[in-house]
Amino acid sequence: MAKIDRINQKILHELLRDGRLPNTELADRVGLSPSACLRRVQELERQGVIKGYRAVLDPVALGNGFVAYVTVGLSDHTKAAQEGFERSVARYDEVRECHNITGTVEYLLRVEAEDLVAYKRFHTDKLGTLAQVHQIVTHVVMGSPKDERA
Amino acid sequence: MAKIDRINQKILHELLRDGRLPNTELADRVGLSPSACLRRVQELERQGVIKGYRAVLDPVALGNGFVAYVTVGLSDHTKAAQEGFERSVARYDEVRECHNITGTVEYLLRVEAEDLVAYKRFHTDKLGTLAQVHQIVTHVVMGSPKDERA
DNA sequence: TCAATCTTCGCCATTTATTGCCAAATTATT
DNA sequence: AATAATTTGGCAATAAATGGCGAAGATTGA
Repeated sequence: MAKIDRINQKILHELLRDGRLPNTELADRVGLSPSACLRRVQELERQGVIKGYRAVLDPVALGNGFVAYVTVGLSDHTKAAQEGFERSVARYDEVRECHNITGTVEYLLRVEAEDLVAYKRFHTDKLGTLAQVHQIVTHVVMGSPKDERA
Repeated sequence: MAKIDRINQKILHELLRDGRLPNTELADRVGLSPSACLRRVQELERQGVIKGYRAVLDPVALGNGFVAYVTVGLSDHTKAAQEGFERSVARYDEVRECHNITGTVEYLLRVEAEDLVAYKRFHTDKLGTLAQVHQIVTHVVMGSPKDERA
């Protein structure tokens, strides 16, 4: 099904770096004609290899100068507790990512807020009020030497 | 400088969801003419509010079925040690993100590999060989109920 | 090896989008 | 209220996306 040959790899590599690369330019870089290149991209989209395109925004310019990774431990490990927790964080705009991980705690969240005050509000009034939550540990992001989130 | 009025918010919201939205369609959705809309987008790019565009790829389809968050503690906290470590992870393709965080350890990495075997290879042959690294804790991602990485 | 088949290609024509320009409208300033 | 500064919409020229078609290339099976 998904055969990723050398050319498709180059296509994906280029689109990962610049999702708005014009098809003509992309075709040029991978050494194909625009139409052939376009057909490949469309096929990759259809197959789900390319799930979509996103603008990368600057959290600071957007008023989200505070970023933290937060580990969350639940008080019990039932399916109901997990689903309840996941439903809650899905509603919180501050939570940009929620990963279910192995280790001493169940969840790792990426939280973006305007500042420390706004984060404390989220921590206390939202996360802290969830019945399933047993433990919260905040790791403030001081910098991201490498960030290829996509 | 960066004044984000209602219209710009809508623009950013739409481009976050679909970075390849044609300008004509975007203009339509936010209620502007294409030319006015384009000028706003270009200004947001120039100001750095929009840092770029990225294709969102499916790790599984790409052969990266294994995702983990890894905390790394350094043996000493000198600037040289940090810079050396950051330079190293910048070279590792498996490391998609590297965040400098507060807490008991210095770094949080997001690592993507083909499978557990490939990850072990990365863990042993790459991370493990770095002189600055003192402690490595792996948290395998079992699922991501919410993922708005962009 | 050779031929039939199936895929992918490049070229071309058409449709659609981007982009710069200018006058009109809106908003801010005095 | 009058003026100045910004922002807008419409228009025209340029550029890009898209689909059709025949040719080149790869694959399969005898």
